[in-house]
Amino acid sequence: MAADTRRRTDTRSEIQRVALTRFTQDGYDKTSLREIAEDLGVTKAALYYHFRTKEDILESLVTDVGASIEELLTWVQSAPSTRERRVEMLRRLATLARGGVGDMMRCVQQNEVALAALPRTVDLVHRYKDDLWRACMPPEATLEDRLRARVAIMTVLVANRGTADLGGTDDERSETALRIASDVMP
Amino acid sequence: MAADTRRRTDTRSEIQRVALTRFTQDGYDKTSLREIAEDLGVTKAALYYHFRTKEDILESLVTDVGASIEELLTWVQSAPSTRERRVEMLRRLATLARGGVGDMMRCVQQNEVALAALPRTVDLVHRYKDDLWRACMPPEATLEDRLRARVAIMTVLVANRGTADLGGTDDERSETALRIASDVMP
DNA sequence: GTCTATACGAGGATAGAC
DNA sequence: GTCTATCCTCGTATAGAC
Repeated sequence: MAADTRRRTDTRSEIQRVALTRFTQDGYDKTSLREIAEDLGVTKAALYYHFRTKEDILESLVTDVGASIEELLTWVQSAPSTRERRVEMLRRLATLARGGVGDMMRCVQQNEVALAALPRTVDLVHRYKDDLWRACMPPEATLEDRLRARVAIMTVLVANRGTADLGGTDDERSETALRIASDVMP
Repeated sequence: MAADTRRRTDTRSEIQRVALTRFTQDGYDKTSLREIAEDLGVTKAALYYHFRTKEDILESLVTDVGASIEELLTWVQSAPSTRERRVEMLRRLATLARGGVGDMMRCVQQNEVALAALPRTVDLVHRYKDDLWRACMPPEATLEDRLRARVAIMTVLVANRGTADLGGTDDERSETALRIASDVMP
């Protein structure tokens, strides 16, 4: 329990932790590397040992979210899309948003514009927002069906961010949003 | 019709025009003043004659949108809120989004995060997104009613941006979104 | 009244010493 | 694995030409 050989330099994950908070709170562009470095008690250049660019820090967060979405996507595509399965997809998405990757999802949503400028992650973000409804909508679906699917997904996600002023607990808002989304989903 | 005394130095509105395009396309933070200046064939410093800061350029765009929303808000508050009036509000909002201020609304939505950092405009943006539903929802409305109102407004606005991949013409998408939004609105 | 020239501090980024 | 020194571009600001 005394001094051990355990390296305490998980600097990389420390950087991710601080960046996640800052990026979500102040936005990606308004967060400077100097701030992140000072929060950790290191210099700017130290960050550049662990990440090639500032964008890479954001990208590393997106990748983690992408993995979860990827799982969900695989499940969606594992069987023909029925209304029951589409509603179940919304439920699983809501669970993700409230779980461990919820913070990262908030960060990604908050910094959508910044993400669009990152060539490597732009595909992931598309998966994250587009492929979900694309996977559950047949090509011959009407425009209204497609728009409804998108609004439904958006409803679940928006409950995860920026609706605290509506009152109720996080869980209440999440449940309510899920109910509305299921109602909208074709 | 020949040469007249009309000053062709509407540089101020030219700056706004170019900035509107750039801010919407590349995002506020990724757009540099040098780019805007070069597009217009002037120097950076010239921009500073017409606008005190870069933020002021964005703010000038927001203010124009704010005026339109303000009108709509006044109408909403001019009579007790019935469902018919709430649906009519959505219709008017959709009309705004397709009309002359549509481009500015897209720009404002795109740069929501950047806007949040501008002290003077943060109130306007809140009006723009929050006060609309607040004005049409009685305080004793249920959480679901309030969330539904917000989703309805969001649906109309989102049709104005980033749904081109769903197919159909702009008008078709706008009409369809309005139908869905009316359906969701309590 | 409108713009150019020029400079300053802060930001992201790189090279290389330790 | 961490830091110093350095570079370029950015937003900002001012002095002064026309």
